[in-house]
Amino acid sequence: MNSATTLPTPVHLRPQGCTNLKLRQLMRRVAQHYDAEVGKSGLKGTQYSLLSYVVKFGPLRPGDLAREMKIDASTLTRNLKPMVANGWLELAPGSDGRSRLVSVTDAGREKRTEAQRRWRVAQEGINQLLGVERVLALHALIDESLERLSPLYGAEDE
Amino acid sequence: MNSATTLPTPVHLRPQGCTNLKLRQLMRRVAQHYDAEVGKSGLKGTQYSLLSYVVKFGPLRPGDLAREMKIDASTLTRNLKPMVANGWLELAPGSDGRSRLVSVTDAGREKRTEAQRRWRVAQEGINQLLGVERVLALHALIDESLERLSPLYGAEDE
DNA sequence: TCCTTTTGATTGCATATGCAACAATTGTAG
DNA sequence: CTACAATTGTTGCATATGCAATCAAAAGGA
Repeated sequence: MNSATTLPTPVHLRPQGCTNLKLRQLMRRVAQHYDAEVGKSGLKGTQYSLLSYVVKFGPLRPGDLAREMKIDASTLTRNLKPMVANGWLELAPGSDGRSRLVSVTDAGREKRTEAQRRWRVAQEGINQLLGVERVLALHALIDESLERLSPLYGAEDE
Repeated sequence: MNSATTLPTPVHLRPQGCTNLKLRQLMRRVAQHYDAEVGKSGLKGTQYSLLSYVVKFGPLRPGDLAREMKIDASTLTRNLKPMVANGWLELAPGSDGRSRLVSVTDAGREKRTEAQRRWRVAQEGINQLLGVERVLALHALIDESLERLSPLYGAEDE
């Protein structure tokens, strides 16, 4: 019989280190890798993602885009600025008096195609460096984790 | 015989989606989770990490700290500011005329202890939400990935 | 219709992030 | 000893990030 009513978690089942820290560190390194390649097109990795979302889902409202991208609406508002300033995205008045519509311009579509080539190189570089199986496992794990965390922050369905 | 000299990669071995994007999305969600809890102590998750590093390795030079944390030296310079302003860290002149020494103050040590309790809650929350096995697998994957990416950016040894 | 609530987006504030350029210092070859 | 190189931090610049507060417009209810 144990002195406690609950057994202590076995050591091998207790995660060491901080998930937050580890994720940040890896994210930074990975971002650097992508930026080095995608940057040649004049886009940051984050901007390439944003552009891709609009190409894929646009035209759509900022709020919906933010939810899709899993970023705060206020973050999106700001991230749109350089994209609009560079003529890659457009912000038009929406059907509603309050809402707007984000859409990609022709220049944006072109830029995206160019950047996509760079992205592919970067992605293949990652596949090479980490090994395809590892990348696949990582993606799967991230997807599963996102599913389990998303409901907490207003992402009702998708 | 094939028309090409190299066989195309089988579909099931070709990672779908962007590792960079996925990592960023998960990182943001996870950061929110930690910030919600650790924030109660007045520290951001990132600041808690920084403080922890100095407690563990300090006093040490900014450059060494940055390398250890895998962040850019210039980022560290700025991240130190609020920590010093709040009296949790100190920046003293180093042995060398150019270098400095980062060390934790008594208040910093206290704050760290307090924040550590919050951190533990947050980490256990993650373990619960994702499942311990998943967290363990994620940590392992991240560690392996960092090892394979780190040599590229001047992290000679550790 | 008037009042209240809800919705959609932006702004203020603070921090995080990295590259390139710079400044200050130290080390070194001649 | 001196001109040049390497080391160590910091600033300029641009972007990324989210929370709380705010503003504007639409929707709902009495």
